[in-house]
Amino acid sequence: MRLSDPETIFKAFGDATRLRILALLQDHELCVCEIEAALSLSQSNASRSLTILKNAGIIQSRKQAQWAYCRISDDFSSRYPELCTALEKICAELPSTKNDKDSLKKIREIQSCEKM
Amino acid sequence: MRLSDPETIFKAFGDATRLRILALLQDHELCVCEIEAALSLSQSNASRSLTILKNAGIIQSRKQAQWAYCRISDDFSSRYPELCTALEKICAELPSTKNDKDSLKKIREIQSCEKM
DNA sequence: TCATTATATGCAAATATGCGAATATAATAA
DNA sequence: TTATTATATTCGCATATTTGCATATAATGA
Repeated sequence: MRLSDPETIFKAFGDATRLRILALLQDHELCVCEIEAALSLSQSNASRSLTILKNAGIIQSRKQAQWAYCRISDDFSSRYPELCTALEKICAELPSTKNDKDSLKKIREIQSCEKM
Repeated sequence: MRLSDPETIFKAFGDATRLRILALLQDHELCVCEIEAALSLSQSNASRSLTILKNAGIIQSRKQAQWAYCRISDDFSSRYPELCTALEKICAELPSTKNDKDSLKKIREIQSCEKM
């Protein structure tokens, strides 16, 4: 998905769920189902939130078998490196991030998508 | 106004009018009426857009006589320096910025608030 | 005092957004 | 093929946001 204008990018950032998703994606490429589980999101909410980030060009996804893996997009980080850095720091400092990362870690210990 | 959380700040950025205002405020402290005139905003739209930026803690204002002067807030730039830098660059690159700054320049040549 | 100017705000209509529930699609496995 | 799993999308509702218009407030100056 083509990188959007700043207004759209900021609008995509302006939501707690989407910021939590971006916080998890700072470290790893992640499968949709891992994000959904780690953040306790409904399936439709997870998918829709990711679609908004994807449409804004902030994340990119690749499909492998039945799984979709998402990560911060190369277009975004190369076009807006300063914003990307700012976002990284902001995400790290979100009150929700510590717990969310712990949840993610547990989920990945028990089961990874590839083994499901 | 107290600096808000990142979600609120990004939400405030997620609007074309507010980004245009921030683009003008990168260079100068400005009077509300200058912003209104330079961007051809309705009075209520200018006032309300500034209120949203103010409530998010992104800008601060001081009242002098009948005029209100706004600028990027110290709280914002010291708490989120990277974001502040990213914003500065993004604002400079907005397609609207060149014209808006020209308009502002003309307005300030003809009349400054202090002389009105 | 009253008139003027700058700014803020209440209200209402239009529009946008967020989210669950249901449904659709796509890939895999049996 | 059918069943299952992962993901995406559509629908509908509740809520939030945007914006103009009208009005209110506040400062100034005559």
